[in-house]
Amino acid sequence: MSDTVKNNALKNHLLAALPKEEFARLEPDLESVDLPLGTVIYESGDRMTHVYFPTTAIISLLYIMENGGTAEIGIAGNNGLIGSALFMGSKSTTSRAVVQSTGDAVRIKAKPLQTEFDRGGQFQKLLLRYTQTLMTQISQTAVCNRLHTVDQHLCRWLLINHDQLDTNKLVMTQELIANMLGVRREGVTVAAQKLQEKGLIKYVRGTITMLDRKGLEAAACECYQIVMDEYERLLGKYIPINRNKYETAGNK
Amino acid sequence: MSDTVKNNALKNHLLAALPKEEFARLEPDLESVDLPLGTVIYESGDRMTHVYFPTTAIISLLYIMENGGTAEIGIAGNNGLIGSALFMGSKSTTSRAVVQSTGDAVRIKAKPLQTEFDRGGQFQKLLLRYTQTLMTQISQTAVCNRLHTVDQHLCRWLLINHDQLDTNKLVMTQELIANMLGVRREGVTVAAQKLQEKGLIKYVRGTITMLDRKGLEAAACECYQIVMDEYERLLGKYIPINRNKYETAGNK
DNA sequence: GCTTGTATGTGCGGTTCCGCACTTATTCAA
DNA sequence: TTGAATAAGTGCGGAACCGCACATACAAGC
Repeated sequence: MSDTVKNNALKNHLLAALPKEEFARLEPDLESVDLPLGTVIYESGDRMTHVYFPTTAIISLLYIMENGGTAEIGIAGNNGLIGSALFMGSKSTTSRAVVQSTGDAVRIKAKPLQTEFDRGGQFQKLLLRYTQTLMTQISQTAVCNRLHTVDQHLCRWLLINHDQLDTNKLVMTQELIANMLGVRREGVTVAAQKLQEKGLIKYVRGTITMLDRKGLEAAACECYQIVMDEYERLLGKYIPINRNKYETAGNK
Repeated sequence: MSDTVKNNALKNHLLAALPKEEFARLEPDLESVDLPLGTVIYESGDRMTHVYFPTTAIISLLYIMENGGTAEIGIAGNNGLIGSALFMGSKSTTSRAVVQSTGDAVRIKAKPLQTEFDRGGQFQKLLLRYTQTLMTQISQTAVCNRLHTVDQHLCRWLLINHDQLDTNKLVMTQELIANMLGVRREGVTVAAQKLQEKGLIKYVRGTITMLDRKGLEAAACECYQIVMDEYERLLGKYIPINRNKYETAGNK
């Protein structure tokens, strides 16, 4: 049983990068959780209880405005974690964390997390470095929102999601994508049509298939690559990064 | 001499919030610096050498796109610091830090900073908490860039700057403001006109005077208040926050 | 098959903002 | 006082998106 948790946990790159000794200390406190699409991990202002390390799930950081408008500010899959506010000295954030792609995660309660963090070892180092990459991601979202078109932003968003998946198929309606990008659903429809016409993607009723990874990268703004590079620069020596994972197009 | 540095240093709220003992340990490594308008503290990708604690200067975090477009992602004055990447395990960021309002700062080299940070005391706690508020600020910039108008964003930006100043006059051309907001200079001209017509500000050739603080707050989007609240929530118990500093309108 | 619900497509007027060209106002120094 | 530099104002066509209304397509259950 606990062995299953361990196997699951090691699918998360941050946990997998820990020295054996540190992982062993954390292991008793790790817990596997199932995260169906739409699950709200924590709500804006909620007191957070756990830090989540996604293994196969993808989790989105979403800001909800007073008038109901929404915009995604960041995203984390098996390359990251959700709940950095906890070890940064807070117990809540101004955003909502919601499951964007069904899957699993491993979580740990605030207390044992903090204990290990305060030891000041590799765990602390990795968590802080990851948080720095998250800041880069959020920064780039800010820039992208101001200076780039919906078309470009959509490409970037598809690429980020693709990176966290082990398939070329993304289960996601245009309505939901619109919520993430902070634009109208119709805007996504039009942008997605253009990408389909170019042969970069194919989509049918809630499922998007990536057909041409390189083409998507070319159509995206610089923001995607900048965040990737920064992640590799900060965590590449601890976490193996396979940039060619999907170099060949095709459907799985 | 060293006394001057100390007096200067204590104008920064983070440094002032440190226990005497911790401040005393840092003091020998603190250095006062003069920061004229436009000084580039560090460039995107540069190896950073110091963390800066602004005392009277205001420093802007600016992203510069490949095509030359710019957008501000965050800002720090005497309520914060510049160079969080250093203690987050990085040595550079993807943004530029540039002096937006002439003034002083106190800085400390990476090494003594890290030493004190690794002690895990109040210094570490404050730095991490501040970094969390910075993330909120950047997140809100992302949201604001997507969902709010230039008019609203300008109000927010003026308020943020006003908070760091001890005067109602802000020395800043519309051209520079446009660079920060990531819009055209003409866009700022038009937005500023509206604010002037409403009697909220007055401006002449490079100087903006805030006339009606409450009016500006009303005209700004929710983003301003959210970031303020989060700062107070995370650091309010260490740092005195005077929300009514400028409640009365007028020129100084 | 038929119905119902959900997902997507399309058109249209309106707003915001851009890019560009040009004018006007203010400041400073010769 | 005159000229040059800088800052700000204006006008206009166009692009990107929005908000809304409605049309179509697909999926699943009866």
